[in-house]
Amino acid sequence: MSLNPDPNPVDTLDHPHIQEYFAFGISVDCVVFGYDGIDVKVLLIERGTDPFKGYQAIPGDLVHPTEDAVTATERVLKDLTGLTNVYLEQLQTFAGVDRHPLGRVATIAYFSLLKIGDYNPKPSSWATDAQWTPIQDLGEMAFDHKEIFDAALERLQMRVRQKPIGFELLPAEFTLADLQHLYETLLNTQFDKANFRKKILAMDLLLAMDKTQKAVRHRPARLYQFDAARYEALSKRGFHFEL
Amino acid sequence: MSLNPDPNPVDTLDHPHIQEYFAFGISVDCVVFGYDGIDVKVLLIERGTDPFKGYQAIPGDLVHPTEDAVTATERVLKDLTGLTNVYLEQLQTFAGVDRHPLGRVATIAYFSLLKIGDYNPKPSSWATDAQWTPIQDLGEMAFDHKEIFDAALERLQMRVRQKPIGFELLPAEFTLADLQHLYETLLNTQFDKANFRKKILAMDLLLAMDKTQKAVRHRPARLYQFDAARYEALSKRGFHFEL
DNA sequence: ACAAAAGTGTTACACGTACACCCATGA
DNA sequence: TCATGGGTGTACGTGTAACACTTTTGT
Repeated sequence: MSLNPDPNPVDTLDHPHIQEYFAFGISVDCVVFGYDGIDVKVLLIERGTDPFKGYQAIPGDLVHPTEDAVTATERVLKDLTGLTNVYLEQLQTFAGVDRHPLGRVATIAYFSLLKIGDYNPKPSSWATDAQWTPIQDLGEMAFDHKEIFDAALERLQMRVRQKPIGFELLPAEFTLADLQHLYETLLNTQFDKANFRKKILAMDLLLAMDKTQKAVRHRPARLYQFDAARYEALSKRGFHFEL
Repeated sequence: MSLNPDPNPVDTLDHPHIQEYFAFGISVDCVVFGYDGIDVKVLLIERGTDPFKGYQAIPGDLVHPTEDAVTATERVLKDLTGLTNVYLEQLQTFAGVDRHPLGRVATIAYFSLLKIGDYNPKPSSWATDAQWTPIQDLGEMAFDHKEIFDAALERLQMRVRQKPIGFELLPAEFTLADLQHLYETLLNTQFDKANFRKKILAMDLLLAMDKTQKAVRHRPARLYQFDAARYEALSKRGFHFEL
């Protein structure tokens, strides 16, 4: 930030009404995505109090006075899901004047991806109101949360094409068909099976396990893991993931 | 934003220390890019007061209590450059605890692109300290502004490949060689002349003028304009610009 | 006539797409 | 042995990269 050095020297705090400039609240909101093998889902809270009582809301909280924004988001995620090491990316900040009826609050929106099976909310906290909601059938959302969600989904669809973050939504071991179905669901497209496999395997990012599916009534598929270390190494040599 | 409905019902403003949560300052900073035909440049302020007196800083200001963040950024740009209709994109928010020595200030960073020839700063304002600086030779920067600049440049390099925003940096009429040189400078690469032309022209986004360069000591090149309306139309039909 | 940069055509090759086919398992 | 999805090979067309060539101006 750079404050006007001359006509409005607010950076030396001798502006006449300087205290009026330090009356903002800052919140973080986090759009949490998951995938259960069928649908892409978001974790939403049903609001229990007015304003917007009964509406769906993106989980979030006010940032504490001496707390980092990322720290605040991780705190919200921990309380909500019990998880600490999840993919987290800053999305966009919404700073409209009238976005919150109770005061001037700017919100820094994040989105995160997690393996839905790891989700294990704290009992008896506000997080118990959280619901995994398929992204096709969202209800009415509080505040400007629909706008935030739309931005998050668009960003996810873009990001998933250029970074190998789809794996964050899958269990540690998965089949290529799982992966393909995830991408098809996320991007609303269809891929040719053979070509999808060739493309993914050619990237050399997957570790083939010596295991296969069990108890399926067809030929069992091989299981794979995402090789994060390999991706790091390839990235340094100029490799770029692309769907 | 969604405030804890249960243990910390801050959204009803009955949290014990609620006023401590509304003590943030919010600023906007705008990384302004230009191109003079040779170098890509940024518009930077030399700070006249401590802290960081004499350091280079990204122009910005505190957001007024009843002002939108975008409005604040447009105000800064207007004061700085005299321009009102410039390309503007939100970049990222920097909300670290100790980023400003004089208080808790979160900054929403933007970047903008403008035709350097249109730049016409207000005389006798803080903007007269602004300098176009080639991006290769930046000095030491105030606060966390180097970090902000790096993020802006990275975003610009990414964005310019997937949206036709390079034209924002060129005069209304330009040659294909101008365009190619801009991209080469911006992305630190070289393109094959023939292939670059074919690719750009095949997109059908340029309007060929019936004019050519004057007073060059070689064959004069044809001038083109970017056809924004055509781009809109093509976008709706699923067209995606790609370098 | 020459230098310098505009502007074009040709070819080789890599890559994506489409599609046909075989394989392994449970019922 | 049949249904079901796993898994693979090939052939074709499109797009990209490399490069040689022609054109038009000023000096």
